[in-house]
Amino acid sequence: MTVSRAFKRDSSVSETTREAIRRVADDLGYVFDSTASNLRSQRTDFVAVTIPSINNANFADTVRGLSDGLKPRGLQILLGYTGYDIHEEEQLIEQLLRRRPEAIVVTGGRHTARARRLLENAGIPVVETWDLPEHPIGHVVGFSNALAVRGMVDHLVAQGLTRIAFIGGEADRDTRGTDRRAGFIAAMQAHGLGSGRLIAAGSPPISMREGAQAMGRLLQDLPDTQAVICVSDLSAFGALTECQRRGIPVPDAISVAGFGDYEIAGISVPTLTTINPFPHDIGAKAAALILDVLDGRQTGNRTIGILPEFLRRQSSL
Amino acid sequence: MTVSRAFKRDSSVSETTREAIRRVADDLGYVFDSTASNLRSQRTDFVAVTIPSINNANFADTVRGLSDGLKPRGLQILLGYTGYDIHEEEQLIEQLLRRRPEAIVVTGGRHTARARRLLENAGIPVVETWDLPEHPIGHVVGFSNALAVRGMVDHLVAQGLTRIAFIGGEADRDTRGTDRRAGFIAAMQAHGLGSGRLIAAGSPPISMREGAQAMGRLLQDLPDTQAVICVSDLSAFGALTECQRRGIPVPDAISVAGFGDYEIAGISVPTLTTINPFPHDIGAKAAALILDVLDGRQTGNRTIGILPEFLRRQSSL
DNA sequence: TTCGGGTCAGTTAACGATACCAACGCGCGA
DNA sequence: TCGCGCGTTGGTATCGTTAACTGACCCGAA
Repeated sequence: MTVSRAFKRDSSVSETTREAIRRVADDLGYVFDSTASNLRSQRTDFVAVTIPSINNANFADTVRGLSDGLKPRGLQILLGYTGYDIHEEEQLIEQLLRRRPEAIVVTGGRHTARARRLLENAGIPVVETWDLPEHPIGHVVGFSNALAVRGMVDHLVAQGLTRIAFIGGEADRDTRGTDRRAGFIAAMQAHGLGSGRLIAAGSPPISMREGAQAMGRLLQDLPDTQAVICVSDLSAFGALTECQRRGIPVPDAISVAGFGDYEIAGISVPTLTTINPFPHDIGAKAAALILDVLDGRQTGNRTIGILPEFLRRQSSL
Repeated sequence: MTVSRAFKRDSSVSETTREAIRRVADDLGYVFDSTASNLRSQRTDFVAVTIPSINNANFADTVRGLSDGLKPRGLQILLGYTGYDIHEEEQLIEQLLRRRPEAIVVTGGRHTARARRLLENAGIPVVETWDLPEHPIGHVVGFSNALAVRGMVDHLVAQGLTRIAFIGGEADRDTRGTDRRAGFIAAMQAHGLGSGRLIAAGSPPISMREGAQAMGRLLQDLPDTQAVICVSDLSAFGALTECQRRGIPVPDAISVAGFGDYEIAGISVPTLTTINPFPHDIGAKAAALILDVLDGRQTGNRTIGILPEFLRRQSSL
């Protein structure tokens, strides 16, 4: 018991005893065994997090926000990625819940029925992020992808542009991408511009290269296009380079816009018009929310809205 | 006992019993508790992984390679990041070892003495990656950063360039960056070109923006520079954009090269000369190695060398 | 002197799986 | 009929911590 206490911070062990124990432990090469502690205390100090892809700077920022917020409390992130697939997500969520995390953060608001049930019955705080689900499972820290893109369309239309295209994924797997496309179509229709020009760039996530290829097809098939909105800054940058390769001036001949405010959007030549959804903030706020719930400062479920910032840059009129 | 067996794959439980148990478990909302299983069986199915930053496509690729290789065996990655700091790494390693992983993969070959001791005494396979340590702790999957950069210098010199600069981090925190700079200096000296022009771009990791700023300083202070090697493709792209903003043609006025073969290097205009260290392969090979050790197919310690590929692209002569 | 209160150390029984062993029913060959 | 092997099921102890409690000791105040 004294040894156990010696390894905790607050506990009542005399400094001499504690020091002696430390020394012996060090000699023996003893390393504290969390697995036993987890079982007995019913606390793992894990927070489970699912993201679509580890290879995405936006989600990485959210994870950093989470991690930085949770680490001071000794909470460790248990990360998994779904590959933009809700069936993968279901498997992953089950795997993660077996580890008995103190809370779980998922990306997006669309899940399989079973995943939803698992989350509802987990008995831990659940936070959905990067989205504003109609029927949240628990807490939410997110924004409306559709609304954000609508703002972008409004801006372009206000500049007198009417022949506007959208480059995005072809499948419905990436729900945020799908929402952005839906927001694009709705906005175009609201302006009486039909449903716009939709270019499918492959299955999500859309890479720079796929963005470039899609831009190539767009310039070929619909050369009178005045502006193109891409599902992310990465595809937007790809699209921009395709224009450069073809000698088409941006934004004079065509405006290009992205989504996410990746670093490249602020430094490419020209810089890219985009939308900043504050990925790090999403993570930081989710972390703060989780701590509030675990400490009993927050009882009901909360939805925290993030207001994405529209960034008008050189790549658009 | 029968319930326990019913949740394993291979075990001998009749199909009827198993089905009945599944149904009852589902009704009760029972979710298997790994923490208890971990304690009793002394197996966690965790593989601990430390990377300098989660926000880096190269390391993310390595993690994907690891994850994809380990998942089929039911091994889950327990990821932590060090912020390019070996003292952070020490803390992290201790935290991770408390979770009793089956193996641990660390990035780099420089560690604090205590971290080294912890790894040596952990009694699990240890894999150092992204480096070729002189005195490996256990297994290694890596390459020589210095040698790779030397190849780059050799190429530029062969093109008749002599006034060559290196843009990198100022501190010694990022050991890979430091190795690359050391390789640059050694190569320059081997060619009788002094120690080259060293530009410090800030503390690692060097961003696109810092690369651009460093390039600005370089063009200001040493305008006759003929080529610049950057510590990564991100800083190289930043440097390239700075040239574009100033109307300096690349590669006609100055050659630009990076490191890492990030996606942007293959699609920017011009495309970036770089070195591909096959980050995904590093992860995949480390995963295969770990499985070999855990299954007893591999007994001693192994060092697997990765041969980085030099990619000559448009940004250099 | 006694007693309350504080600090520190020790005892016991869990946490929820599983390793290991025992036992059961059944079919089959001796 | 007996015994053996096989497929299946059940019993018991245990993994390494810690919650909860008890006990020993010291100190100062009543």
